[in-house]
Amino acid sequence: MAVSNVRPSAPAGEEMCPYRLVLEHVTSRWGVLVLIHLLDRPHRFSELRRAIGRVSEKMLTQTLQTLERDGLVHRDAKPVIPPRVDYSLTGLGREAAEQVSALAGWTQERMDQVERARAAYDEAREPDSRAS
Amino acid sequence: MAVSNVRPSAPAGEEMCPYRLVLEHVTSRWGVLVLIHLLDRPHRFSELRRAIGRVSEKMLTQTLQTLERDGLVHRDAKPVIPPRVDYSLTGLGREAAEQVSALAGWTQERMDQVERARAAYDEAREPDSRAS
DNA sequence: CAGCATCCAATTTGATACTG
DNA sequence: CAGTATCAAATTGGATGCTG
Repeated sequence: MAVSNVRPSAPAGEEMCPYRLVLEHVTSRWGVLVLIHLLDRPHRFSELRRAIGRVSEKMLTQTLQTLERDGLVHRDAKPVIPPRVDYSLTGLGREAAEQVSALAGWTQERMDQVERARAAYDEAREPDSRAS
Repeated sequence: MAVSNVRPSAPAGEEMCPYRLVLEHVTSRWGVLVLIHLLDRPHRFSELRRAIGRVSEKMLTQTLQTLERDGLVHRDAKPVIPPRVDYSLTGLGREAAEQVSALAGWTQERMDQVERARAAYDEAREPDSRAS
């Protein structure tokens, strides 16, 4: 039944540059997080789940499958009982993950600038302060 | 009424590292495209709409407002009739846009690798070919 | 433990109509 | 043209229950 998109609203039936699709997989909410965590080290399914926090297993599975299909993530299922599956980055995936990780890092570094901007933005339209 | 999230499912009420939120704005479907196009040059509202293609004006507006609030996009509304509004990147926005753009570029360059990976992935589970 | 399938609620998205 | 408000449709996301 072919898992396909990780992020919403692919207007079903509409065409779209294929690269935008991959970009969306990579930048998808969970895709970003998965890549970042795998950049650190390989993770088992449940490790990833815990590391990311608040991901339904459904979404994590879907994200992993999409990234695997795109050749960014490697899935290593050991035929043991109980099952053990390790996920890691492929060479391609590492390249993507590094960029995504850099972007995430940048975001964290700039957070205070962003918050200042927000404060200014919000204040500018809530003419509710300066009484009298 | 406070415009806030550009990408779905912020489980309403649940807390989340603030930086992840900004990251999501930046990597959101339309956020990515807006940043990339503005990196090229400032655009008017409708120019952006056409440049991106298939964006409802509602989504574009929302995305722009979110990015503006985060201090990434600058909105310059000229008080003329008919209205003319130019959107451009702020210094902060340019930094973000450059990284996003790099990621997009990378994606395009690697598309064939991705497609090969997909082909392999798909073939591996559609034991429907090799008849005999 | 991993992960698939289904049902269902919560959200997002896009069309449309309307204002300045 | 730019932007807002509203409404219906389409998707996501998550909870469950069930395999191996």
